[in-house]
Amino acid sequence: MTTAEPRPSLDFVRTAIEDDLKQGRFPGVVTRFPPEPNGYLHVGHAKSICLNFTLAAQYGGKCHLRFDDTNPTREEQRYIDAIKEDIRWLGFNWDGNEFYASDYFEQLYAWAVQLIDAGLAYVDDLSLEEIRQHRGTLTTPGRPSPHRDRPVEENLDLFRKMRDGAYENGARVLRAKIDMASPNINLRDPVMYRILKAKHHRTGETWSIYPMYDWAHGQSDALEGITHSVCTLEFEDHRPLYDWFIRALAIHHPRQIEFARLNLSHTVMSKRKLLELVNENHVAGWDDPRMPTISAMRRRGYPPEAIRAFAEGVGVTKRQQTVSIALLEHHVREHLNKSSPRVMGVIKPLKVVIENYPEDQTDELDAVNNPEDESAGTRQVPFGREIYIEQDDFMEDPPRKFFRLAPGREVRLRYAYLVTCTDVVKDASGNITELRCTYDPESRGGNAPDGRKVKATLHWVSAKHGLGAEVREYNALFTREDPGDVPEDGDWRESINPESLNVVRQAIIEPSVRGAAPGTQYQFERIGYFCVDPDTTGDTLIFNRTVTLRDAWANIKKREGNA
RNA sequence: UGGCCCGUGGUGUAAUUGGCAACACACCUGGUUUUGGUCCAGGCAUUCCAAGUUCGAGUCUUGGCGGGCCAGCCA
Repeated sequence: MTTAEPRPSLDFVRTAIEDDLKQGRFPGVVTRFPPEPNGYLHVGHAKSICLNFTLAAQYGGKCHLRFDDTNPTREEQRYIDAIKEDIRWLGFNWDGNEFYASDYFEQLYAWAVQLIDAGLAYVDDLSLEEIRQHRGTLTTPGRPSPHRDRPVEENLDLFRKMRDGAYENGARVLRAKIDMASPNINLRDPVMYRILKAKHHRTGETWSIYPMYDWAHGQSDALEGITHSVCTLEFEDHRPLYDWFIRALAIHHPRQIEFARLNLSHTVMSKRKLLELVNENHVAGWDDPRMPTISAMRRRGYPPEAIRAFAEGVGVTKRQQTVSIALLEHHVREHLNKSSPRVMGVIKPLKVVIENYPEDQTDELDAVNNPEDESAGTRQVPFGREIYIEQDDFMEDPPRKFFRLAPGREVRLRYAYLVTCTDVVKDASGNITELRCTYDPESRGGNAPDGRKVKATLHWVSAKHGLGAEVREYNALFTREDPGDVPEDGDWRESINPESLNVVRQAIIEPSVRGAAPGTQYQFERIGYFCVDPDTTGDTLIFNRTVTLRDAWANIKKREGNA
């Protein structure tokens, strides 16, 4: 039956594309992802990558990867390599459609000459400061440069010499001749070329002039036969210029469509700020798991599927959006819940001696590897007289809603036995150093023959068999939801979270994880998802906490605490 | 007395030609549970304001108000 299915609604970009296809404006769909290789990709880019690649796939077209490398002073090969790795890891493939704006420099130059010939561009000798002054302000029109009506021949000659390196940096520029009084500042004779005697990572020293973004981007789109040039909102004002250049050249005319960039709560997304975080050592590098970069998320253990689901989930609109980091974490948990094997690990160990358990005895207990995936099977976990449990799982004087271990109380050790706390051992200053318990030998596996119930099940690790590990617990990088929303003349850095990283060196994990390779993911039962960090060397495993499990008890504590 | 864009729960996204404001996250209740996880059930909005058109407005009109972007030889 093909009855009226509630058709999935189209976002405005897809609506525009389908409209174009229907009208016959374009025969198919070709999109592009155009990063500048001057930094690492972040989740905001992931949204754009997912959009452009899925758009192409959805409409049977293709998506190009094009490096917008028009500013040799900031771009580097290492960024190109990192960007490609990130896109591949996210799960997208540009099928050999890898392009560089720098490949079009010669064509761009020829087109610039064409515009000069047509009287639509001129060489300006004004200094940077003079150009700024002539540009006017947001509310007042600009004034024409004295060189605006230079003869075509002179422009041609000067432009040629600019290319030949006859002038110093900043001495002259090539400008489009449009309208110095336009209310859109981008149309007030925008600069097309500047003199930049710098070594380009691909073209070397063959050029001493480089095209500006506005002059390079649309033309690159046209050369590649892009149909839909999807970019972010801040380029909306540039669209009239994009269209002007294309029309002046009478070349293939892609449609530029602008959507709202992604903002994530409790982090920053601007390349400048991310660079500062790295350079000022607020984080350990671009792939520090606290960063919102793709490489950081990979290292932290976020599955690419989760990032893609998130990117699709936030939607495509024109309103400015700040998505809660909680939504990203939701997708991460959703994926990891199904894919991660369970294991027991104690982050902050508290020693427990089971007094009625034989000294040298060891039990091997059956444990389920993943309750969400039966095919994951089971494993054996060793148990002994001395074990560790989580410090947070014991309270000497528990509040009402705490139903874990406490003096005189019985709880279950997961997959093992029911134990009852009989004594609390403290050091000279009153800190709890050890718990004494008794176990019920009849409860092997976790159930008592008499059917009595306990309110809590705790994870644990055998003291004799457990593996020492370092655990890196990550929290939000910023305490403020929008770090950019700084009061007065404050510094955005002031809300950097001093507790964004907490390193625990004395964690103890069950022996089954021995030898796990970097990147291996686990769920530490009742705590969260963790993955082996590449810093791991030799015997000591280093784990990154990818994300915690949802924690109802934490919410209760927070509420009661505030009450 | 510049131009362009945008206003739907705490957050993000929906709502056929105007026709009962839907979904997800978060939060709250309760149920199941050998993870306080997962899962299941339920709760949580007079659509920025005002006036108008209409039997009927989140959708249309007008006027306000609020937010974002733009004055790089950055992208």
